[in-house]
Amino acid sequence: MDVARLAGVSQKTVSRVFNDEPYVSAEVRRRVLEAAEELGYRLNNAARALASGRTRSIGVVTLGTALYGPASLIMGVERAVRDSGYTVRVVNTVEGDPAGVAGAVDSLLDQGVDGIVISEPIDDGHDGDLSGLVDVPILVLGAPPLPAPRALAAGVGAALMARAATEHLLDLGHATVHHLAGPQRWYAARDRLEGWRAALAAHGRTVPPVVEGDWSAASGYAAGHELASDGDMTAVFAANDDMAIGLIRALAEAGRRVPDDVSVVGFDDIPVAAYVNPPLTTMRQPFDAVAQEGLKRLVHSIENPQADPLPASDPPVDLVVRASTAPPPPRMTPGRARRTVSPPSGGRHSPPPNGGASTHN
Amino acid sequence: MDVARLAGVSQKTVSRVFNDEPYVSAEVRRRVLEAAEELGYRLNNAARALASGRTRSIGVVTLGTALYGPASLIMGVERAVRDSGYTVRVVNTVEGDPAGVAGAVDSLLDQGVDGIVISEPIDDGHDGDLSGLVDVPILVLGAPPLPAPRALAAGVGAALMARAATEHLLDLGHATVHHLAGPQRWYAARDRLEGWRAALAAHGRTVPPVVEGDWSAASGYAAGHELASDGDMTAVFAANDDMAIGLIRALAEAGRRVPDDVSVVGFDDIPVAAYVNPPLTTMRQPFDAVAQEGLKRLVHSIENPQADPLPASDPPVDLVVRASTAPPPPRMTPGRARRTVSPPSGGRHSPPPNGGASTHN
DNA sequence: TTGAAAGCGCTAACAA
DNA sequence: TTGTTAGCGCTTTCAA
Repeated sequence: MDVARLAGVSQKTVSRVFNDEPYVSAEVRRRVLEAAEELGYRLNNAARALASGRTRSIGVVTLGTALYGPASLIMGVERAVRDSGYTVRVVNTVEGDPAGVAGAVDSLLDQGVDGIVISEPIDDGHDGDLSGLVDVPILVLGAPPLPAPRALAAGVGAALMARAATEHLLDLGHATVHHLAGPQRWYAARDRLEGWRAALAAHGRTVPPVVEGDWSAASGYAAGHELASDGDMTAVFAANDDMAIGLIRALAEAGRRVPDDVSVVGFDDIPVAAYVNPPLTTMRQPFDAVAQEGLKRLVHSIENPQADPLPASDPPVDLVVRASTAPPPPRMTPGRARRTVSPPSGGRHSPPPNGGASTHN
Repeated sequence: MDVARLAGVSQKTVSRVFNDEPYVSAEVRRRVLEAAEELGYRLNNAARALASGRTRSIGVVTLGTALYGPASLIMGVERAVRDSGYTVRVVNTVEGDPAGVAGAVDSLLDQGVDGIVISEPIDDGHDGDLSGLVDVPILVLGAPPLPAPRALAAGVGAALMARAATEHLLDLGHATVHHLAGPQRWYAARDRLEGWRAALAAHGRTVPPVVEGDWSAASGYAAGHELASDGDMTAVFAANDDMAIGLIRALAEAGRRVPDDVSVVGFDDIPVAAYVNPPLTTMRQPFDAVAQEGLKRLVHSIENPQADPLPASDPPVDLVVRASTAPPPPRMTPGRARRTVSPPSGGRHSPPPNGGASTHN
């Protein structure tokens, strides 16, 4: 190694300097650094990985989507990985891909990652056979741990958040709350459904039939037309903001005003949520907190193979109340009020002055 | 190597099999594959990289944001990289990070990538000194090529798209078009501004003062309140959809209806664009096409170091016309019509029946 | 069509 | 506090 020669030391000493190992005199360190600088030297990662058996990289498996939730989580994960001194390797899966998550994990293993993060997975029946292959720690975000020997999970508190969202509507006085669910292949969608159901059960309310969307505003729009025909419906908890926005549009077309006739709660707090019409009440997801906490536990497992994994903690609940929720309208007659064809009523150009106002809870 | 022993061949032959090199008899190939299977063998990437000097990986530098545009581009890039047989290493930069792009590139170089993709960069004055360091091909998406020896650029057609968006409004009969620009540190924002200006110039229209936002709906909302005071304004081209949505909300609060009083065009075609109120006319960005084409050229440069780089091509223009644009309102009096305090007029519950209808151009 | 030898640039283990 | 000796598991080069 040229740097060693130029600095007049052994190769191993150079290695020590670059790894911040102890037992290097300040003088020698200086000489080595100087020589390295002069030669434009940089550590060769491949050689390092080969000799040490560790790549200092963490693989990330994500569903290839620009959906706000998954994308935000991934940003958080990348930052957290880098803060831990690791590098990131990414593999996207495509929904419907037969190889799916298992294939992605396999390719990451090929690349020799020291640990794996799986984000926002869907349960398509293709995973589950990872038990034998995976010998590195593996963290699953927003789902139960995979059946692998060194599995961890984080961010499974979605049910709690969904429950809080539902209870916000019940607290406003709504008799019950409808649910516009996400695709049930997604763990996150199932968690939210479950939290909603739990809230209704805890308060002894009737459980209306569930309408399922696919996360998109388009599916929320379709669901909205379906739900609008139910004259008794006064409140909807949508499993994400995009669907809530589509839903609100369909309700408006059907002559049901939000929040006057129907209250709507979303989930995620996407950036435009405060600016749509009306501004959306929604559950804010603590993406960064989940990513950071999960990563801390993953890195701990990587670096302390023997020790017990660190315990998980529940993410905080953070409801942002805006203008899409209100008390239910007064009931007009004991029977079903026929308001499906209610004509457009009055002017509507003075929405509540709350562009970005938000209240936490 | 155990596989070699078990198959009764040399190490080199195993290598040949796994690299699909010629000159291996079918019989030998079969034996090797069989032995590998039995031993659960997988190629060690670190060793491979060390011996060959190539990592078969491409580094991606992105601004750490969940904005729809950048996030979509990155998904496209990941897919394109993988389709080319490379793996992906990601580094996010943080806006305001002093190290910035140069630091990210450096860290990627440390990791030994064979090529680099930089996406959606902002011009913060920190890059530019990469010329000496970077010896691998480097592709910049949505910006001029970096001053590096093997630099490429792709997706710089934003000005053309902005021009088309502006001309759509002029074609509808608007006297001129205002522009709600993105932050001018972003190349993309500057391109769009330039395209807008070019369209106005080509048609001999007056160029109104530019209002600058930061891509967020919040900034669009603020800009909307500012623009609403100009009674002559009848059309706005917003540099992205989020800002357009905030803008429309502010206009509504100021009593200016969209599209009756003011037409608005956005940029990106984010998923909710068809479902906000009113559905947004917007320029759709061909993220996948840009990513794929750019990557093809990058890989070509990696694998043919001597050859001339492949030429770039302009992305297609794809305007999605929805309900936020219409001809300007008839002018009421020769002077300035005092309509800033115009009261809410009539019912509004029957938006045009165009939930997702779109027209290409 | 196959194999032997050498070494990529580092770190582990031990010695001095 | 520093150095020596071996490899890590592949690919390269050359020879058979």
